[in-house]
This record gives sequence, C-alpha cells and structure tokens, in this order.
Amino acid sequence: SLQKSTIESLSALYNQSFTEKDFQINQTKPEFEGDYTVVMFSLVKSLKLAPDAIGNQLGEHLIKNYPQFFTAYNIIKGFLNLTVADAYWQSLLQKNYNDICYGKKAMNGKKVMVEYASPNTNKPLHLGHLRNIFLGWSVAEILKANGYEVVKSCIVNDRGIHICKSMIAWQLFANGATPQTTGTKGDHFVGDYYVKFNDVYKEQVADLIAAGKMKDTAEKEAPIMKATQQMLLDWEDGKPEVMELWKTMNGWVYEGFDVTYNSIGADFDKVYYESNTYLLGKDIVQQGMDKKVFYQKDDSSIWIDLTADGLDEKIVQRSDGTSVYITQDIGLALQKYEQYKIDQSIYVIGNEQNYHMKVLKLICEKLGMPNAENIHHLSYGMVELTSGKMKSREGTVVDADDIVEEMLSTSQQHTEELGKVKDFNPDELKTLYNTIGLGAMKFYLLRVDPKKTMVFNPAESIDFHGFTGPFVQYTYARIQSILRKVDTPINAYETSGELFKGEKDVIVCAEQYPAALEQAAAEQNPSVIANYVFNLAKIFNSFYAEHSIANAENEEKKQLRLKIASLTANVLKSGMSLLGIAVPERM
RNA sequence: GGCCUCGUAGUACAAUGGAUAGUAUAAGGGCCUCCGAAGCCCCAGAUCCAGGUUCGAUUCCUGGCGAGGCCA
Repeated sequence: SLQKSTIESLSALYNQSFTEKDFQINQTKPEFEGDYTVVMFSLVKSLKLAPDAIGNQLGEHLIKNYPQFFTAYNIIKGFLNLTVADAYWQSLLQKNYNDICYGKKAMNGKKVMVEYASPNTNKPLHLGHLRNIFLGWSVAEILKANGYEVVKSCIVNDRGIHICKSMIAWQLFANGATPQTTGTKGDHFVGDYYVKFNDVYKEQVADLIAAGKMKDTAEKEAPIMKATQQMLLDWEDGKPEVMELWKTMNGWVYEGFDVTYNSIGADFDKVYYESNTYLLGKDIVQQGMDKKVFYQKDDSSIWIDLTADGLDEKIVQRSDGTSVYITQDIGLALQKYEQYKIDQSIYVIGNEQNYHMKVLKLICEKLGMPNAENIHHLSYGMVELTSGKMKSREGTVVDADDIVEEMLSTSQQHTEELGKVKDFNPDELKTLYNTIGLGAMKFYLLRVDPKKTMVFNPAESIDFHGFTGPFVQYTYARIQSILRKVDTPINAYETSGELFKGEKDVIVCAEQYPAALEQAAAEQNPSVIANYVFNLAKIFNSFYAEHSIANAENEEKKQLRLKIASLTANVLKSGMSLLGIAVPERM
C-alpha cells in the first residue's frame, strides 16, 4: 500500500526501522498539487536533517522504487506532496467496485456486549432514548463490521418506587380501564397514570402545607405516597395481588415498547430485568468485607472509601441490609462476564451517569474482578431543544412515537410533492416513507459526536437537503437509476488511462472507507460514518454533474464511470447500513 | 462548596499538534431540449478572554468568564 511503501523507503534511506506512528500522512489539500502528503516535521528531530532535505530524498526514493504508486512529488514548507499513479486508483476501483464486503474485517475472535436503551417501565420512550438506541445499535453494527462478535443487551428497570407510582394511580383512578378499552398504546397508557400520580401527589402536599404542615413532613405524609411505599413493601414480600397488577401493567408497557422497537428497527439478543438482578451483588459485599476493600460504619451500613482516587466515600449496602444501585450493577457486570465471556462490556448511558460509571469500574477493579478492565461507559450527551432542556414537568419532552410519526408523514409529503414514484403500490410507498423518514431521523441524531450535547431543531430534523440521510439516499437511488438505464453492462476488464479530477476524487474518497470504519470502531463513534458517507455522496454528485456516464467520451470512460458509480453505491449502502439506515432503489 | 464536561460563521455541526480552520443550513447570484434539480456551480461570513509549552495550538497546560451535568 501507499503507507507501507513510505515506511519501507524511509527505512531503506536512513537505515533504521520506522512505524506509521513516526510520521504523519494526510490527504493532500485540494489547493496543492498531489494526492498524498507526508508531513516532515516529526522526522526532523530523529534524523537531524532539514525538512526539505528529507522530503527530497524520500520523494526521489519513492518515485524511483515505487513507480506503480507514485509518479511525482513537490515540497512546500515541510510538506511532501506525492502524486499517486492513476493506475493505482484504477486497480483499487477494479478490485472493489462490486465487493459488498469492501472495508469490512474478518472475525477477530473477540466478543463485545453492548447494553443500550435500558428504559423504565413507567413511561414511554422519548427523544433521549432514541439517541441512545440509535447509538447503541449503530455501535454494535460498526463493531461487527470490524470483526467483533456482538451481543446486544438491555436492562429493563421494571421495579422500584417509581413503578409503584403508576400502579397506585391506576388502582385509584382507572376504574378498570386498560389499553384495549381505551385504545391507547400500552406504554403511553401506563405513563399517563405516572403523570396522574404526580398531579395528585402535588395536590395532596399542597393541601397538607395549607393545613400547617412543614414541606418535608407533607411530602412524607401525603396519603398517595404512603400507599405507594406500602405497595413497594408488598411487592418485595411477593404479595399476590400486587405481583399480578405489576405483571399486567408491565405487560402493557412491553407491548407498547415492542411496537416502538419494531418501528425503529431496534432489537436485543439478551434482555435483563432489574426485578431479577436487584438482589445480585449481596455476596460481593461480603467478599469486599473479607478483602477489606469495604468497611462497616457504626450503623452497620457498608462503604468503600475512594478518596485516594479523587472520589468520595460511597455506600454499597444500607444499614437495613438492603442493597443500592451500585451493588446490583456490580453483580450484573459479573454475571454478564460469566454468562458470555465477553472481552468488552459497553454501556450506552447518558453522561449524567459519568460519576456512577466511574465508581462502578473502580470498585470492580478494587475487588479484583476479572471483568473490571473490560467495562466501558459509552457516555453520550443530552438532547436539548432549541428552547432549552426537555423537562417532563413542563411537558416539553419530545415523545419517541410522536417524532417517528412526524418524520414519516413529512417524508410522505415530500415524496408526493415530487411525484417520482407514482407507480408504487401502497406497500411499496409505506416502505419508502419508512426508509426516508427513519433515515432522516437516525442520520440527524447520529451525525453528531455522541459525547456532545446536541440541539434538536424540529425544523432542521425534517429537512431533507444538505447534510441529511435523504441526501445520501437520493445519491444512491440516482446511481441505481443510471445503472438500470445504461444499455451496456459493466465488463470485468480493468480500465486504464488518465483520470479526470472528478473521477479521481471519488475513488480517493472511496479508498478512505476502511479507515473510516476502523476509526468509528476505535472511537465507538457513528458520526465518523455519517460524515464519511455524506462526503462521499457529495463528491460523487459533483463528479456526476460534470461527467456523463451514459454518454461518456468513449467506451473506456463509460466502463470507468460505471464502476465508479457502482463502487459509490456499494459504499453508501454499506455505510448507511451501519447507521441502521436503508437505502431505496427509487425515491 | 467539591468534582466532571463543553465554549468554532446568524444557526447546527467538522478538524490523531500541521499548509489559507472544513461542511450544511439560512441570505445573494446562476444551472433542467442531454444519465433523477431530494441535485450542481458561484458569492460572502467563525476558533470566549489572558498567559504558557512548541518550528507550528481550535487541539496540550494555567488562570479568568460563560453554559451544562454529577455529588451532598
């Protein structure tokens, strides 16, 4: 390859061994002559030579010894710009234009678990969950493409005081209503009772304060809160009628979640339920005591002291012997490792849990657990609105089902206005609206670096122009249209001859795809792929506007451009699939 | 109060310490008798402030100012 020949040349010239880390390679900026740039500065110190001297020697050597790769060079201010032989690009094109696995790696024998989504069963999914779900799903696909075996998992938070709140509210106010009798989606139905609880609770607290109680006291003594706490105790005791209600209401929620998961294409290989895992980790507390990693306070609560690591003291078991979140998380982390023998355990969780996840990993390390090093928090930023944060109290939370619905109807509207698929039957249309609407939404949420807080602008999210999913889909559909219409088939012979700039630009960009896949996996960052496919589509569109494929100057050029179109389509389809986005043959 | 993120055109996003800081939108001007105009071309516009390290800083360090998060 280009890089390998550079390393070999350097080693031969200066009689020492170099690696790819010893120097920097970039794509040459468009304003300079050349395709491939080696930055000399990092070599200056070790070789004790002037940048231009190294550049000249290296440039000469490369052209002399690797004429199949390099044909010319120039040096500008310490940058060695090399012109890559057109034959190199031609053979790259020939090798990959029809390879649907281009850029993907063979299995590497490593297994990774990606835990994502992880909802509570007391309210429906919202925009933040969508970022989480798209991110988790996409990272799983990106890791698969890089040779990992991936287990997608989900921990459902199906128990606790917040779950009991919607149960109590249903008991008190529903009069036996169900999702079926009201025609409401199950998760929304249950979520409505969670809201109802909070309304009633607020009223009761206000009444108690009006009757002269202090705020703290009022919050504790509100009848609906006391009933909820009793219900939690009954649940823990396994009281039959409470268990029954709990199962029924969670069942409604799961039915609703399944509808949403289906519509957005999310799936899991393994689902954990907190009701099964919340007692995990008890024995670990004992081990921690034995190893003197934990210590007991006078009230018999158990703690770990992390002040030496710059954190604080953290409770791992309450004085009444009940466990806390972190303890179950340790237990589950160990269980995942034992069940699946995973090499890495990725948690897709919002950045408000950064501290919690740091503590989790640190405790696992201190306990000497075999999986401690493999725990990785894929922390993502909040989704904010142009008006600021989403707040459930102010009713500004964007519901997942609503936004999906809006994307679908917008894609329908655009499609109808353009009127290009009037011959589609209703099923084909429905599929197309899904492809475009979901494509727009997934692309919008994935194109930003996951770590960063992002702004959700409703007007921009339904825009289908520019840096969007539909732009990339359109480019793909247009290529397919050309390939369908062209009279001569693509033949198997490698093309040759000089490349026009537009032609070369597309191939040069396509060459970067494997590197983009690697980077996306290394950073666990789908935005690398989103940026890449957009860029490729853009470069192809420029090429296409300038050069005719069907009416090329000659048969050789026609074959060349057909292959360029085919390669582009393959890479776009492959890259988009890693984002969970389908590409239509027509749109 | 302690700890952790983040400050880039009007707006939203890019840039392993590298060349004149990219892209999209919104504003202005062009391009369909020819492979799909959900497209292409042209034109403008930005690194919060002050120091430091470096041949070179949007990037690394220190201190401000501003936004967000977590822990009591």
